[in-house]
Amino acid sequence: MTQKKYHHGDLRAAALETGTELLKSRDADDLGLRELAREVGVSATALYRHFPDKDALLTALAYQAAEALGEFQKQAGLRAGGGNAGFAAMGIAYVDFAVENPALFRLMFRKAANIDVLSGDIESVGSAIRGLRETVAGLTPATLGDDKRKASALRAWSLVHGLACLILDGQIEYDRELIRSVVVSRSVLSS
Amino acid sequence: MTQKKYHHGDLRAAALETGTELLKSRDADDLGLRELAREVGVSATALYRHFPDKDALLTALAYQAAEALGEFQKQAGLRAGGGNAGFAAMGIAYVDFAVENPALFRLMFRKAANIDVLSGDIESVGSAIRGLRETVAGLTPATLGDDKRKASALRAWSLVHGLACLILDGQIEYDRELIRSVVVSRSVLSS
DNA sequence: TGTACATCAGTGAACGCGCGTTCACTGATGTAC
DNA sequence: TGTACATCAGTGAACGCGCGTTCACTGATGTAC
Repeated sequence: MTQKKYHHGDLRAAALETGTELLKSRDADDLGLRELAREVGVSATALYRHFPDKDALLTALAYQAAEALGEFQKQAGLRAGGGNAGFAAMGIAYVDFAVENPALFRLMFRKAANIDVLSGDIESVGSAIRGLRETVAGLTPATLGDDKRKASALRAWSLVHGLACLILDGQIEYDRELIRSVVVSRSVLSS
Repeated sequence: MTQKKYHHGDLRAAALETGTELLKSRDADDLGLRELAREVGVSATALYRHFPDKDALLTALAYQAAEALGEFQKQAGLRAGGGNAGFAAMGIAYVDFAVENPALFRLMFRKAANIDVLSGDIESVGSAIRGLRETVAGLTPATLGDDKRKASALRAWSLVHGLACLILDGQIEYDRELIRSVVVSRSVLSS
């Protein structure tokens, strides 16, 4: 990666941008605060003007990723025109996002507890992580009892999350058609 | 954790045992080779008589965990008496194992590539990771086409894997009944 | 039975490393009068 | 317009840390004759 020339501007934004970029090629565990600063073109200590510590920086990255995932899913759902097709598209988008941003996807869930603490309101992070949950719940047949709806929603989320994780860990190959056939099935909505 | 008194015996086995124990309370990333040696009661360098490097040690731990998961699942399946009930029991066992051994479960999949390389034969590690896959495939209705059977098997695996990961990341609470209701459903076997 | 030798699982000191974080600082920018 | 002062985003040096790994070594055990 080429050295960034940070001159004058929003260092916080630059750090998050560079961090996101670095996480395309390495796991979050292997990302150092000093390394990030070096890459941004700034002293390591400068980052402490914008983040209390490394953990806060990583959490901010995770937060940003969560929002991106939420937006990505939403767009996919809209593009597919809502309904069952939109629902399936959102599931596939979930997997696609994970495949394209493995380190961010993992980091997101590793820091999920922090994020929830940071953002009090429902709109912010929930939009990503809780988005699927709620969308799924909404699409679940209202004729079912509460327990069954809950199980149904959870099943859908687990399904795409499991697919994503297994692909990231190299357990299964990324095969868009296979994923589609797994996600698109009445079983997801049936009880 | 109390300091182990390693006197004379199989240091390799002692290291793996202690490592497994340490991983009950910390993630694999936070487990140092020196720390493990300290805990076993041996010099750090002694471990190099038994493992070429730290990665090999971790891979050995993962390998052992994979075997344990395989055995755990098998027992659960047998106890439930095979068939659909046994199938469900194996799924639940998969989640239970993950919940009880979070760090080992994660490590297993992080090192899965290494393991596959190490063990050429199908029986060893495949017994754990591929076990579910094959069992599921076996239980899948033979009347379906190959593609549908594949998707069905993958769906079952993704389901329990997703459940496990979401619970480990604190996204959903561990609720045995909820898990049962998610895992036990015709949808898993239907297309 | 005794001696010479090889083997090998262990030791402790030392290496270089990059890390997160703290510290006192500088120098540009804005503001009050 | 000019001067005095506060603010604050940045700097570079330094801290202590635990790490993985290498090295030359010791000392017990087993084996050959």
